[in-house]
Amino acid sequence: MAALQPVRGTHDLLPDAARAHRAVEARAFEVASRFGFGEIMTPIFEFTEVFKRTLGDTSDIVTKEMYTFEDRGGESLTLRPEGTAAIVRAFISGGLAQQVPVKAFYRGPMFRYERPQKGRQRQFHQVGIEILGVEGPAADIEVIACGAHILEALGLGGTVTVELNTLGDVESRAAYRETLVAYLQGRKGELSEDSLTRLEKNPLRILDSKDEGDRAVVAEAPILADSLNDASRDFFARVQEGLAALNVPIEISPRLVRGLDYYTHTAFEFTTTKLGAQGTVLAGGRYDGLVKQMGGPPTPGVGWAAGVERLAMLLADPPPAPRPLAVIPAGAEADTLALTVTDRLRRAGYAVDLGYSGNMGKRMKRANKIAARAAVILGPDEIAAGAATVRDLDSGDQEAVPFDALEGALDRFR
RNA sequence: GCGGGUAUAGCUCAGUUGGUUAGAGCGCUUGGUUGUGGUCCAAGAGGUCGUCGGUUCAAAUCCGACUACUCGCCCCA
Repeated sequence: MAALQPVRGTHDLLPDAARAHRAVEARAFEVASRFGFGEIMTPIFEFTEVFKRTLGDTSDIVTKEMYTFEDRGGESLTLRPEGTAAIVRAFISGGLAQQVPVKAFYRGPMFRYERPQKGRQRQFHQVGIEILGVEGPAADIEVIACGAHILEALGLGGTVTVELNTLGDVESRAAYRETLVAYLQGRKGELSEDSLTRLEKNPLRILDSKDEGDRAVVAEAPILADSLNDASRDFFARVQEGLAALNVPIEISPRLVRGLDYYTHTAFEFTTTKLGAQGTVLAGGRYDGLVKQMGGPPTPGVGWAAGVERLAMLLADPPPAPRPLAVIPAGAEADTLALTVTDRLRRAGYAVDLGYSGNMGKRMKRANKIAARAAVILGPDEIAAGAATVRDLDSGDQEAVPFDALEGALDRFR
């Protein structure tokens, strides 16, 4: 067991797991398509600068979690740690500013050098959506509603809570930050070590702290809502009204803040209690300054990303493998016939298994093991009669079906 | 990056105070059944006890380091 292991924090997806994984992606894309999102596929690596500029120099992702390397030309490249930066880069490189609003869906692997835990890997997969170029709250509403639909489609409707907050526009956020820092400076002595670092790097994060001492300090801290200007307050109210009209149940969570620097206004998180410390299953927000910050035309944006592995773990009933037909030759004379019958049925759209060896008993066992719906038995008797014996493997009933009528007669086993 | 726990067959797990050839269930292979699967019965294959080192007459068992997994922190999907 020791010798040949996958790289730490990476995992193989064997057929059952792969099917669950693909099911999550497929459901997500299907629902997003109904909302009008089109898929954008970007490379899994970018110039390191792309992530440094978008995520902010102080974020943990940039300072300690990126897989960064030099290629042979001496360029610094980085395996993408998240999806938004690449989508925004593609938006700028591809001149999509001419076509706003742009509604993008993406999926695929992301890479972060972290200590693995349940629901946290070094290579993991996300699906995500972004709307670029819409200033009003209609986009926030649509994006959150889409996330809720997807989780519903996955059968997770009842198990996930939607937490919502606003960070306000740039002005409000800056004002609050100042008020908060002033307050926290006064009670510095009571803060945890982690929070003292946060005070320098990302003071809003302290609101989110799990440390008991921090929580006591935070409980008496000034509230962000009080620092909102009228425009921000109005924006937030309209987001809430829209979601209420759509019956998306939300919890206002005044201490919800997002880690990455580029967020403004709406912030949200879909969480479950079933995954331990990694309960966030889908999260995002609005990032009005990002496109401009990356060198594109000023363009507002809003979106989210969801963790495919986390969602797959929650799937109540993982998708079953498809049930095939089993073609079973009895005796060597039937081999060629079995081959051609199998081929015909496959061309007609059936999933068909034709074993490679073994007598009839063994082949029946295999048919049973792969959960075949029916066995199509071909032997000397069948060849003589010009009709296959078709056995329903659930009921055990058998009937004779003329060779040339097989395609139509097997429809109920499809 | 920090702190705790765990590591025995493909999987889930037993294994006494250190003692001879390390077990069970499931799964797998074969046979009972050379034209009929599931159930049942029987037999069989499969283990350098995570790796390396130490203590001991003797280590799966005690000690150390490493590796992986896992829980929490940080951070985040």
